[in-house]
Amino acid sequence: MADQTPGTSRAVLEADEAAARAAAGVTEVDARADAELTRSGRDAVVTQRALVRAARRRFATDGYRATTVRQIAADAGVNVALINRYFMSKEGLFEACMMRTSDELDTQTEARASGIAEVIERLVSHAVDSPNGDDPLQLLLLLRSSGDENADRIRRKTMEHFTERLATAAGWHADDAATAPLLLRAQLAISMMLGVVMLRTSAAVQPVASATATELAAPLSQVFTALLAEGHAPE
Amino acid sequence: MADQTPGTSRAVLEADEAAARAAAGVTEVDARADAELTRSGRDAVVTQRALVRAARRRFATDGYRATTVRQIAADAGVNVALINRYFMSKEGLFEACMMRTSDELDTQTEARASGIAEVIERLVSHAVDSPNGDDPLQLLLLLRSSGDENADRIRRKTMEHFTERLATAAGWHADDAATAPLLLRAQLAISMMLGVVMLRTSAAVQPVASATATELAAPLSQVFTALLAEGHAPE
DNA sequence: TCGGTATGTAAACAGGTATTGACTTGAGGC
DNA sequence: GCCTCAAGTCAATACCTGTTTACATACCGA
Repeated sequence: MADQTPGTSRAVLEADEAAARAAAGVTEVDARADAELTRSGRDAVVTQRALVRAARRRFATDGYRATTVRQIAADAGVNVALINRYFMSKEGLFEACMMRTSDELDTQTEARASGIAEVIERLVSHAVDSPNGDDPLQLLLLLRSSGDENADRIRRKTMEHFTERLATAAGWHADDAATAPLLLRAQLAISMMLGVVMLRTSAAVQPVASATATELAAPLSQVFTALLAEGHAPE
Repeated sequence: MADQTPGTSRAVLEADEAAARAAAGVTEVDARADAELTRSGRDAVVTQRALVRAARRRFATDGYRATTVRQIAADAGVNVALINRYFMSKEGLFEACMMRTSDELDTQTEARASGIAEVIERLVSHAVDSPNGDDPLQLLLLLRSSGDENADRIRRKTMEHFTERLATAAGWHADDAATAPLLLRAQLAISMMLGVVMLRTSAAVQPVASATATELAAPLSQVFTALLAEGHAPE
Protein backbone atom coordinates (compact mmCIF):
# COMPACT_ATOMS: atom_id res chain seq x y z
CA MET A 1 0.00 0.00 0.00
CA ALA A 2 1.27 3.45 -0.87
CA ASP A 3 2.32 6.06 1.62
CA GLN A 4 -0.24 8.34 3.06
CA THR A 5 1.48 11.39 1.61
CA PRO A 6 1.47 11.00 -2.16
CA GLY A 7 2.32 14.68 -2.49
CA THR A 8 5.30 15.39 -4.70
CA SER A 9 7.42 12.84 -6.50
CA ARG A 10 8.90 12.21 -9.91
CA ALA A 11 5.97 10.16 -11.13
CA VAL A 12 3.54 12.89 -10.14
CA LEU A 13 5.44 15.46 -12.12
CA GLU A 14 5.31 13.27 -15.19
CA ALA A 15 1.60 12.66 -14.72
CA ASP A 16 0.89 16.37 -14.43
CA GLU A 17 0.67 16.76 -18.17
CA ALA A 18 -2.91 15.48 -18.17
CA ALA A 19 -3.88 14.61 -14.62
CA ALA A 20 -3.46 18.10 -13.27
CA ARG A 21 -5.41 19.58 -16.13
CA ALA A 22 -8.13 17.01 -15.60
CA ALA A 23 -8.23 17.99 -11.95
CA ALA A 24 -8.81 21.56 -13.06
CA GLY A 25 -12.04 20.28 -14.55
CA VAL A 26 -12.22 21.81 -17.99
CA THR A 27 -13.67 19.97 -20.93
CA GLU A 28 -11.58 22.14 -23.17
CA VAL A 29 -8.71 19.88 -22.18
CA ASP A 30 -10.19 17.03 -24.17
CA ALA A 31 -10.11 19.09 -27.34
CA ARG A 32 -6.47 19.90 -26.79
CA ALA A 33 -5.69 16.26 -26.13
CA ASP A 34 -7.42 15.21 -29.32
CA ALA A 35 -5.38 17.78 -31.16
CA GLU A 36 -2.15 16.44 -29.74
CA LEU A 37 -3.32 12.98 -30.61
CA THR A 38 -2.15 13.43 -34.17
CA ARG A 39 1.45 13.71 -33.05
CA SER A 40 2.27 10.03 -33.29
CA GLY A 41 1.46 6.58 -32.02
CA ARG A 42 3.35 7.22 -28.79
CA ASP A 43 1.34 9.82 -26.93
CA ALA A 44 1.26 9.93 -23.16
CA VAL A 45 -2.02 11.81 -23.06
CA VAL A 46 -3.72 9.26 -25.25
CA THR A 47 -2.61 6.33 -23.17
CA GLN A 48 -3.59 8.13 -19.98
CA ARG A 49 -7.06 8.70 -21.34
CA ALA A 50 -7.27 5.09 -22.44
CA LEU A 51 -6.26 3.97 -18.95
CA VAL A 52 -8.83 6.17 -17.25
CA ARG A 53 -11.53 5.01 -19.60
CA ALA A 54 -10.77 1.33 -19.07
CA ALA A 55 -10.36 1.83 -15.33
CA ARG A 56 -13.71 3.55 -14.97
CA ARG A 57 -15.46 0.71 -16.70
CA ARG A 58 -13.77 -1.93 -14.56
CA PHE A 59 -14.13 -0.02 -11.29
CA ALA A 60 -17.79 0.64 -11.99
CA THR A 61 -18.76 -2.91 -12.89
CA ASP A 62 -16.45 -5.02 -10.75
CA GLY A 63 -15.58 -2.72 -7.86
CA TYR A 64 -12.22 -1.35 -6.79
CA ARG A 65 -10.70 -4.31 -5.02
CA ALA A 66 -11.83 -6.86 -7.58
CA THR A 67 -10.26 -5.14 -10.55
CA THR A 68 -6.58 -5.73 -11.12
CA VAL A 69 -4.19 -3.29 -12.68
CA ARG A 70 -3.28 -5.90 -15.24
CA GLN A 71 -6.89 -6.13 -16.36
CA ILE A 72 -7.07 -2.38 -16.77
CA ALA A 73 -3.82 -2.28 -18.69
CA ALA A 74 -4.95 -5.12 -20.93
CA ASP A 75 -8.26 -3.37 -21.63
CA ALA A 76 -6.43 -0.17 -22.48
CA GLY A 77 -3.88 -2.06 -24.55
CA VAL A 78 -0.87 -0.69 -22.73
CA ASN A 79 1.76 -1.99 -20.37
CA VAL A 80 0.97 -2.43 -16.68
CA ALA A 81 3.84 -0.33 -15.43
CA LEU A 82 2.42 2.75 -17.12
CA ILE A 83 -0.31 2.92 -14.49
CA ASN A 84 2.28 3.56 -11.83
CA ARG A 85 4.24 5.82 -14.14
CA TYR A 86 1.34 8.11 -14.89
CA PHE A 87 -0.86 7.80 -11.82
CA MET A 88 1.67 6.71 -9.21
CA SER A 89 -0.55 3.89 -7.96
CA LYS A 90 -3.84 2.11 -8.40
CA GLU A 91 -5.34 4.55 -5.94
CA GLY A 92 -4.08 7.46 -7.99
CA LEU A 93 -5.81 6.06 -11.04
CA PHE A 94 -8.98 5.64 -9.02
CA GLU A 95 -8.79 9.25 -7.89
CA ALA A 96 -8.31 10.40 -11.46
CA CYS A 97 -11.45 8.47 -12.42
CA MET A 98 -13.28 10.11 -9.54
CA MET A 99 -12.20 13.59 -10.61
CA ARG A 100 -13.39 13.04 -14.13
CA THR A 101 -16.71 11.66 -12.94
CA SER A 102 -17.17 14.61 -10.61
CA ASP A 103 -16.50 17.01 -13.47
CA GLU A 104 -18.96 15.27 -15.76
CA LEU A 105 -21.68 15.27 -13.15
CA ASP A 106 -21.02 18.95 -12.60
CA THR A 107 -21.30 19.90 -16.23
CA GLN A 108 -24.43 17.80 -16.54
CA THR A 109 -26.23 19.32 -13.58
CA GLU A 110 -25.01 22.87 -14.04
CA ALA A 111 -26.66 23.04 -17.43
CA ARG A 112 -29.53 25.45 -16.97
CA ALA A 113 -32.73 23.57 -16.28
CA SER A 114 -35.91 25.20 -17.47
CA GLY A 115 -37.90 23.50 -14.74
CA ILE A 116 -38.33 20.50 -12.50
CA ALA A 117 -39.90 18.55 -15.35
CA GLU A 118 -36.75 18.86 -17.41
CA VAL A 119 -34.62 17.86 -14.45
CA ILE A 120 -36.70 14.74 -13.96
CA GLU A 121 -36.56 13.89 -17.62
CA ARG A 122 -32.81 14.25 -17.53
CA LEU A 123 -32.55 11.98 -14.48
CA VAL A 124 -34.59 9.30 -16.18
CA SER A 125 -32.50 9.30 -19.31
CA HIS A 126 -29.37 9.34 -17.20
CA ALA A 127 -30.44 6.22 -15.34
CA VAL A 128 -31.70 4.38 -18.38
CA ASP A 129 -29.75 5.17 -21.50
CA SER A 130 -26.92 3.07 -22.91
CA PRO A 131 -26.11 0.75 -20.06
CA ASN A 132 -22.94 -0.64 -21.62
CA GLY A 133 -21.04 2.38 -22.80
CA ASP A 134 -18.61 4.36 -20.72
CA ASP A 135 -21.15 7.18 -20.51
CA PRO A 136 -21.83 9.02 -17.29
CA LEU A 137 -24.32 6.29 -16.55
CA GLN A 138 -21.98 3.79 -15.01
CA LEU A 139 -19.98 6.42 -13.26
CA LEU A 140 -22.38 6.45 -10.39
CA LEU A 141 -21.01 3.07 -9.53
CA LEU A 142 -17.77 4.76 -8.72
CA LEU A 143 -19.40 5.35 -5.39
CA ARG A 144 -18.32 1.90 -4.36
CA SER A 145 -15.91 2.05 -1.51
CA SER A 146 -12.30 1.62 -2.48
CA GLY A 147 -10.87 0.77 0.92
CA ASP A 148 -8.68 3.83 0.66
CA GLU A 149 -9.53 6.64 3.02
CA ASN A 150 -8.56 9.47 0.71
CA ALA A 151 -10.44 8.17 -2.30
CA ASP A 152 -13.48 7.53 -0.16
CA ARG A 153 -13.42 11.10 1.08
CA ILE A 154 -13.45 12.37 -2.49
CA ARG A 155 -16.22 9.94 -3.31
CA ARG A 156 -18.36 11.21 -0.46
CA LYS A 157 -17.72 14.83 -1.36
CA THR A 158 -18.69 14.14 -4.95
CA MET A 159 -21.93 12.52 -3.89
CA GLU A 160 -22.90 15.32 -1.54
CA HIS A 161 -22.01 17.90 -4.13
CA PHE A 162 -24.19 16.12 -6.67
CA THR A 163 -27.00 15.95 -4.14
CA GLU A 164 -26.91 19.69 -3.54
CA ARG A 165 -26.89 20.37 -7.25
CA LEU A 166 -29.95 18.24 -7.77
CA ALA A 167 -31.76 19.69 -4.77
CA THR A 168 -31.06 23.20 -5.99
CA ALA A 169 -32.47 22.34 -9.39
CA ALA A 170 -35.61 21.10 -7.62
CA GLY A 171 -36.06 24.39 -5.79
CA TRP A 172 -33.99 23.93 -2.67
CA HIS A 173 -32.55 26.99 -0.93
CA ALA A 174 -29.85 26.48 1.64
CA ASP A 175 -31.21 29.18 3.91
CA ASP A 176 -34.88 28.24 3.62
CA ALA A 177 -35.98 25.79 6.28
CA ALA A 178 -39.17 25.00 4.40
CA THR A 179 -37.23 23.43 1.53
CA ALA A 180 -34.86 21.50 3.76
CA PRO A 181 -36.46 18.07 3.16
CA LEU A 182 -35.68 18.49 -0.52
CA LEU A 183 -32.03 17.75 0.17
CA LEU A 184 -32.89 14.36 1.55
CA ARG A 185 -35.39 13.74 -1.21
CA ALA A 186 -32.84 14.60 -3.86
CA GLN A 187 -30.50 12.04 -2.38
CA LEU A 188 -33.24 9.46 -2.37
CA ALA A 189 -33.69 10.14 -6.06
CA ILE A 190 -29.98 9.53 -6.52
CA SER A 191 -30.32 6.33 -4.51
CA MET A 192 -33.03 5.23 -6.88
CA MET A 193 -30.79 5.84 -9.87
CA LEU A 194 -27.95 4.07 -8.13
CA GLY A 195 -30.03 0.98 -7.50
CA VAL A 196 -31.38 0.84 -11.02
CA VAL A 197 -27.99 1.30 -12.62
CA MET A 198 -26.51 -1.35 -10.38
CA LEU A 199 -29.14 -3.93 -11.16
CA ARG A 200 -28.93 -3.18 -14.85
CA THR A 201 -25.17 -3.23 -15.25
CA SER A 202 -23.18 -4.85 -12.49
CA ALA A 203 -25.73 -7.46 -11.49
CA ALA A 204 -27.73 -8.43 -14.55
CA VAL A 205 -31.01 -9.07 -12.82
CA GLN A 206 -34.17 -9.63 -14.78
CA PRO A 207 -36.47 -8.08 -15.73
CA VAL A 208 -34.97 -4.67 -15.07
CA ALA A 209 -31.74 -5.52 -16.85
CA SER A 210 -33.42 -6.15 -20.18
CA ALA A 211 -36.17 -3.59 -19.79
CA THR A 212 -36.31 -0.98 -22.51
CA ALA A 213 -35.90 2.70 -21.87
CA THR A 214 -39.56 3.36 -22.58
CA GLU A 215 -40.66 0.69 -20.13
CA LEU A 216 -38.58 2.25 -17.39
CA ALA A 217 -39.37 5.87 -18.18
CA ALA A 218 -42.93 5.87 -16.84
CA PRO A 219 -42.37 4.41 -13.37
CA LEU A 220 -39.11 6.27 -12.90
CA SER A 221 -40.71 9.58 -13.79
CA GLN A 222 -43.40 8.79 -11.27
CA VAL A 223 -40.84 8.15 -8.57
CA PHE A 224 -38.81 11.27 -9.27
CA THR A 225 -41.95 13.36 -9.43
CA ALA A 226 -43.14 11.96 -6.12
CA LEU A 227 -39.78 12.76 -4.58
CA LEU A 228 -38.97 16.15 -6.06
CA ALA A 229 -42.11 17.79 -7.39
CA GLU A 230 -44.88 16.99 -4.94
CA GLY A 231 -45.54 16.01 -1.36
CA HIS A 232 -43.05 18.37 0.20
CA ALA A 233 -43.55 21.88 1.47
CA PRO A 234 -43.33 24.21 -1.57
CA GLU A 235 -42.12 27.78 -1.24
CA MET B 1 -9.18 -21.09 -7.23
CA ALA B 2 -11.24 -24.20 -6.62
CA ASP B 3 -12.28 -26.68 -9.25
CA GLN B 4 -15.40 -26.06 -11.23
CA THR B 5 -16.94 -29.30 -10.03
CA PRO B 6 -17.18 -29.08 -6.25
CA GLY B 7 -19.52 -32.04 -6.28
CA THR B 8 -18.41 -34.79 -3.94
CA SER B 9 -15.37 -34.72 -1.76
CA ARG B 10 -14.44 -35.41 1.82
CA ALA B 11 -14.86 -31.83 2.95
CA VAL B 12 -18.30 -31.65 1.38
CA LEU B 13 -19.47 -34.76 3.18
CA GLU B 14 -18.36 -33.27 6.45
CA ALA B 15 -20.03 -29.99 5.70
CA ASP B 16 -23.27 -31.71 4.79
CA GLU B 17 -24.29 -31.86 8.38
CA ALA B 18 -25.55 -28.30 8.24
CA ALA B 19 -24.89 -26.89 4.80
CA ALA B 20 -27.07 -29.32 2.92
CA ARG B 21 -29.90 -28.86 5.34
CA ALA B 22 -29.55 -25.10 5.02
CA ALA B 23 -29.80 -25.53 1.27
CA ALA B 24 -33.11 -27.33 1.81
CA GLY B 25 -34.30 -24.04 3.23
CA VAL B 26 -36.07 -25.02 6.44
CA THR B 27 -35.98 -22.87 9.53
CA GLU B 28 -36.61 -25.94 11.57
CA VAL B 29 -32.98 -26.70 11.08
CA ASP B 30 -31.99 -23.89 13.41
CA ALA B 31 -33.95 -25.45 16.26
CA ARG B 32 -32.23 -28.76 15.76
CA ALA B 33 -28.88 -27.05 15.64
CA ASP B 34 -29.58 -25.28 18.90
CA ALA B 35 -30.55 -28.60 20.43
CA GLU B 36 -27.29 -30.18 19.37
CA LEU B 37 -25.52 -27.17 20.71
CA THR B 38 -25.68 -28.59 24.22
CA ARG B 39 -23.48 -31.49 23.25
CA SER B 40 -20.24 -29.83 24.21
CA GLY B 41 -18.01 -26.83 23.66
CA ARG B 42 -16.76 -28.33 20.40
CA ASP B 43 -19.75 -28.22 18.11
CA ALA B 44 -19.30 -28.10 14.35
CA VAL B 45 -22.75 -26.66 13.74
CA VAL B 46 -22.11 -23.79 16.11
CA THR B 47 -18.85 -22.83 14.46
CA GLN B 48 -20.42 -23.11 11.03
CA ARG B 49 -23.19 -20.76 12.04
CA ALA B 50 -20.67 -18.37 13.55
CA LEU B 51 -18.69 -18.42 10.33
CA VAL B 52 -21.73 -17.73 8.18
CA ARG B 53 -22.81 -14.90 10.43
CA ALA B 54 -19.41 -13.22 10.39
CA ALA B 55 -19.01 -13.80 6.66
CA ARG B 56 -22.35 -12.21 5.84
CA ARG B 57 -21.44 -9.08 7.70
CA ARG B 58 -18.07 -8.79 6.02
CA PHE B 59 -19.30 -9.65 2.54
CA ALA B 60 -22.17 -7.19 2.83
CA THR B 61 -20.13 -4.23 4.03
CA ASP B 62 -16.77 -4.75 2.34
CA GLY B 63 -17.62 -6.85 -0.70
CA TYR B 64 -16.47 -10.32 -1.61
CA ARG B 65 -12.99 -9.68 -2.89
CA ALA B 66 -12.09 -7.22 -0.17
CA THR B 67 -12.88 -9.53 2.72
CA THR B 68 -10.26 -12.08 3.66
CA VAL B 69 -10.92 -15.48 5.13
CA ARG B 70 -8.68 -14.59 8.05
CA GLN B 71 -10.90 -11.63 8.88
CA ILE B 72 -13.98 -13.83 8.83
CA ALA B 73 -12.33 -16.47 10.97
CA ALA B 74 -11.13 -13.85 13.44
CA ASP B 75 -14.61 -12.34 13.67
CA ALA B 76 -16.11 -15.77 14.28
CA GLY B 77 -13.37 -16.65 16.75
CA VAL B 78 -12.30 -19.82 14.99
CA ASN B 79 -9.35 -21.01 13.00
CA VAL B 80 -8.97 -20.09 9.34
CA ALA B 81 -8.66 -23.63 8.10
CA LEU B 82 -12.15 -24.45 9.30
CA ILE B 83 -13.59 -22.41 6.47
CA ASN B 84 -12.11 -24.80 3.96
CA ARG B 85 -13.00 -27.77 6.10
CA TYR B 86 -16.67 -26.91 6.37
CA PHE B 87 -17.36 -24.94 3.19
CA MET B 88 -14.61 -26.22 0.93
CA SER B 89 -13.60 -22.72 -0.14
CA LYS B 90 -14.27 -19.04 0.28
CA GLU B 91 -16.74 -19.32 -2.57
CA GLY B 92 -18.54 -22.11 -0.78
CA LEU B 93 -18.93 -19.94 2.27
CA PHE B 94 -20.25 -17.13 0.09
CA GLU B 95 -22.79 -19.48 -1.44
CA ALA B 96 -23.90 -20.61 2.01
CA CYS B 97 -24.43 -16.97 2.96
CA MET B 98 -26.45 -16.50 -0.20
CA MET B 99 -28.65 -19.51 0.58
CA ARG B 100 -29.38 -18.27 4.05
CA THR B 101 -30.19 -14.79 2.80
CA SER B 102 -32.48 -16.27 0.19
CA ASP B 103 -34.29 -18.25 2.86
CA GLU B 104 -34.71 -15.24 5.11
CA LEU B 105 -36.07 -13.10 2.33
CA ASP B 106 -38.47 -15.90 1.54
CA THR B 107 -39.81 -16.20 5.05
CA GLN B 108 -40.12 -12.44 5.24
CA THR B 109 -42.09 -12.02 2.06
CA GLU B 110 -44.16 -15.16 2.36
CA ALA B 111 -45.62 -13.95 5.62
CA ARG B 112 -49.23 -13.20 4.81
CA ALA B 113 -49.65 -9.52 4.04
CA SER B 114 -53.01 -8.06 4.88
CA GLY B 115 -52.68 -5.56 2.06
CA ILE B 116 -50.40 -3.44 -0.07
CA ALA B 117 -50.19 -0.86 2.69
CA GLU B 118 -48.65 -3.39 5.04
CA VAL B 119 -46.22 -4.53 2.38
CA ILE B 120 -45.11 -0.96 1.85
CA GLU B 121 -44.72 -0.35 5.55
CA ARG B 122 -42.63 -3.47 5.82
CA LEU B 123 -40.42 -2.39 2.94
CA VAL B 124 -39.81 0.98 4.55
CA SER B 125 -38.83 -0.49 7.88
CA HIS B 126 -36.67 -3.03 6.10
CA ALA B 127 -34.74 -0.30 4.30
CA VAL B 128 -34.43 1.99 7.27
CA ASP B 129 -34.16 0.14 10.55
CA SER B 130 -30.98 -0.80 12.37
CA PRO B 131 -28.30 -0.15 9.80
CA ASN B 132 -25.48 -1.75 11.78
CA GLY B 133 -26.81 -5.11 12.90
CA ASP B 134 -26.64 -8.30 10.93
CA ASP B 135 -30.36 -8.09 10.29
CA PRO B 136 -31.87 -8.81 6.91
CA LEU B 137 -31.13 -5.19 6.11
CA GLN B 138 -27.55 -5.57 5.00
CA LEU B 139 -28.22 -8.82 3.27
CA LEU B 140 -29.32 -7.01 0.19
CA LEU B 141 -25.73 -6.03 -0.20
CA LEU B 142 -24.99 -9.66 -0.89
CA LEU B 143 -26.01 -8.71 -4.39
CA ARG B 144 -22.50 -7.50 -4.93
CA SER B 145 -20.78 -9.51 -7.57
CA SER B 146 -18.33 -12.05 -6.25
CA GLY B 147 -16.37 -12.71 -9.41
CA ASP B 148 -17.46 -16.32 -9.28
CA GLU B 149 -19.90 -17.41 -11.94
CA ASN B 150 -21.79 -19.91 -9.85
CA ALA B 151 -22.30 -17.59 -6.90
CA ASP B 152 -23.43 -14.86 -9.24
CA ARG B 153 -26.02 -17.15 -10.75
CA ILE B 154 -27.45 -17.88 -7.32
CA ARG B 155 -27.37 -14.21 -6.53
CA ARG B 156 -29.38 -13.41 -9.65
CA LYS B 157 -31.89 -16.15 -8.94
CA THR B 158 -32.36 -14.90 -5.40
CA MET B 159 -33.04 -11.40 -6.61
CA GLU B 160 -35.54 -12.50 -9.22
CA HIS B 161 -37.26 -14.72 -6.73
CA PHE B 162 -37.53 -11.85 -4.29
CA THR B 163 -38.89 -9.65 -7.05
CA GLU B 164 -41.65 -12.09 -7.86
CA ARG B 165 -42.58 -12.41 -4.22
CA LEU B 166 -42.91 -8.68 -3.84
CA ALA B 167 -44.83 -8.31 -7.09
CA THR B 168 -47.24 -11.03 -6.01
CA ALA B 169 -47.82 -9.26 -2.72
CA ALA B 170 -48.64 -6.15 -4.69
CA GLY B 171 -51.27 -7.94 -6.75
CA TRP B 172 -49.28 -9.36 -9.63
CA HIS B 173 -50.54 -12.48 -11.42
CA ALA B 174 -48.15 -14.34 -13.65
CA ASP B 175 -50.82 -15.09 -16.22
CA ASP B 176 -52.43 -11.66 -16.23
CA ALA B 177 -50.97 -9.37 -18.85
CA ALA B 178 -52.58 -6.33 -17.25
CA THR B 179 -50.48 -6.73 -14.12
CA ALA B 180 -47.26 -7.44 -15.99
CA PRO B 181 -45.70 -4.01 -15.35
CA LEU B 182 -45.92 -4.72 -11.64
CA LEU B 183 -43.00 -7.10 -11.90
CA LEU B 184 -40.77 -4.34 -13.17
CA ARG B 185 -42.17 -1.90 -10.65
CA ALA B 186 -41.50 -4.31 -7.80
CA GLN B 187 -37.92 -4.55 -8.89
CA LEU B 188 -37.64 -0.80 -9.03
CA ALA B 189 -38.83 -0.73 -5.44
CA ILE B 190 -36.08 -3.17 -4.58
CA SER B 191 -33.63 -0.98 -6.44
CA MET B 192 -34.73 1.94 -4.32
CA MET B 193 -34.11 -0.04 -1.16
CA LEU B 194 -30.77 -1.19 -2.50
CA GLY B 195 -29.64 2.35 -3.19
CA VAL B 196 -30.74 3.65 0.18
CA VAL B 197 -29.13 0.84 2.10
CA MET B 198 -25.93 1.24 0.15
CA LEU B 199 -25.69 4.98 0.75
CA ARG B 200 -26.50 4.55 4.40
CA THR B 201 -24.13 1.71 5.20
CA SER B 202 -21.34 1.07 2.74
CA ALA B 203 -20.86 4.64 1.60
CA ALA B 204 -21.65 6.97 4.47
CA VAL B 205 -23.05 9.81 2.42
CA GLN B 206 -24.81 12.72 4.07
CA PRO B 207 -27.56 13.55 4.70
CA VAL B 208 -29.17 10.18 4.05
CA ALA B 209 -26.66 8.33 6.19
CA SER B 210 -27.56 10.21 9.35
CA ALA B 211 -31.24 10.66 8.57
CA THR B 212 -33.60 9.23 11.14
CA ALA B 213 -36.12 6.54 10.37
CA THR B 214 -39.01 8.97 10.66
CA GLU B 215 -37.40 11.39 8.24
CA LEU B 216 -37.02 8.64 5.68
CA ALA B 217 -40.37 6.99 6.20
CA ALA B 218 -42.48 9.66 4.51
CA PRO B 219 -40.66 9.98 1.18
CA LEU B 220 -39.99 6.25 0.96
CA SER B 221 -43.65 5.44 1.52
CA GLN B 222 -44.45 7.89 -1.22
CA VAL B 223 -42.06 6.19 -3.60
CA PHE B 224 -43.27 2.68 -2.86
CA THR B 225 -46.87 3.78 -3.14
CA ALA B 226 -46.20 5.41 -6.47
CA LEU B 227 -44.53 2.23 -7.67
CA LEU B 228 -46.80 -0.46 -6.30
CA ALA B 229 -50.17 0.98 -5.39
CA GLU B 230 -51.02 3.49 -8.09
CA GLY B 231 -50.28 4.45 -11.64
CA HIS B 232 -50.38 0.94 -13.05
CA ALA B 233 -53.26 -0.93 -14.58
CA PRO B 234 -55.28 -2.47 -11.73
CA GLU B 235 -57.25 -5.65 -12.18
C1' DT C 1 23.81 12.56 -37.87
C1' DC C 2 23.86 12.34 -33.20
C1' DG C 3 22.71 12.48 -28.30
C1' DG C 4 18.88 13.32 -25.05
C1' DT C 5 14.59 12.58 -23.57
C1' DA C 6 10.01 11.05 -23.42
C1' DT C 7 7.54 6.75 -24.00
C1' DG C 8 6.93 2.05 -23.58
C1' DT C 9 8.61 -2.86 -22.26
C1' DA C 10 9.96 -6.94 -19.62
C1' DA C 11 11.29 -9.18 -15.59
C1' DA C 12 11.53 -9.38 -10.96
C1' DC C 13 10.37 -7.97 -6.11
C1' DA C 14 7.96 -8.08 -1.59
C1' DG C 15 3.70 -8.75 0.50
C1' DG C 16 -0.65 -10.92 0.97
C1' DT C 17 -3.98 -14.40 -0.56
C1' DA C 18 -6.59 -18.86 -0.29
C1' DT C 19 -5.67 -23.40 0.30
C1' DT C 20 -3.58 -27.71 1.79
C1' DG C 21 -1.44 -31.21 4.64
C1' DA C 22 0.26 -33.18 8.83
C1' DC C 23 -0.30 -32.66 13.52
C1' DT C 24 -2.60 -32.12 18.31
C1' DT C 25 -6.48 -32.05 21.36
C1' DG C 26 -10.78 -33.55 23.09
C1' DA C 27 -15.00 -36.82 23.94
C1' DG C 28 -17.23 -41.14 23.92
C1' DG C 29 -17.38 -46.57 23.08
C1' DC C 30 -15.69 -51.07 24.34
C1' DG D 1 -7.47 -47.32 30.30
C1' DC D 2 -6.89 -47.63 25.65
C1' DC D 3 -8.70 -46.70 21.00
C1' DT D 4 -11.20 -44.22 17.57
C1' DC D 5 -12.69 -40.51 15.35
C1' DA D 6 -14.30 -35.88 15.01
C1' DA D 7 -12.81 -30.91 15.92
C1' DG D 8 -9.43 -27.73 15.85
C1' DT D 9 -4.44 -26.00 15.19
C1' DC D 10 -0.12 -24.86 12.93
C1' DA D 11 3.08 -24.19 9.29
C1' DA D 12 4.11 -24.53 4.54
C1' DT D 13 2.42 -24.21 -0.24
C1' DA D 14 1.58 -22.03 -4.70
C1' DC D 15 -0.48 -18.20 -6.58
C1' DC D 16 -1.73 -13.46 -7.43
C1' DT D 17 -1.41 -8.71 -6.12
C1' DG D 18 0.61 -3.86 -6.81
C1' DT D 19 4.89 -1.90 -7.47
C1' DT D 20 9.67 -1.12 -8.88
C1' DT D 21 13.80 -1.54 -11.40
C1' DA D 22 16.63 -1.84 -15.36
C1' DC D 23 16.37 -1.92 -20.15
C1' DA D 24 14.67 -0.95 -25.08
C1' DT D 25 12.70 2.18 -28.57
C1' DA D 26 10.95 6.12 -30.93
C1' DC D 27 10.93 11.11 -31.36
C1' DC D 28 13.10 15.80 -31.61
C1' DG D 29 16.35 19.52 -31.34
C1' DA D 30 21.17 20.68 -32.42
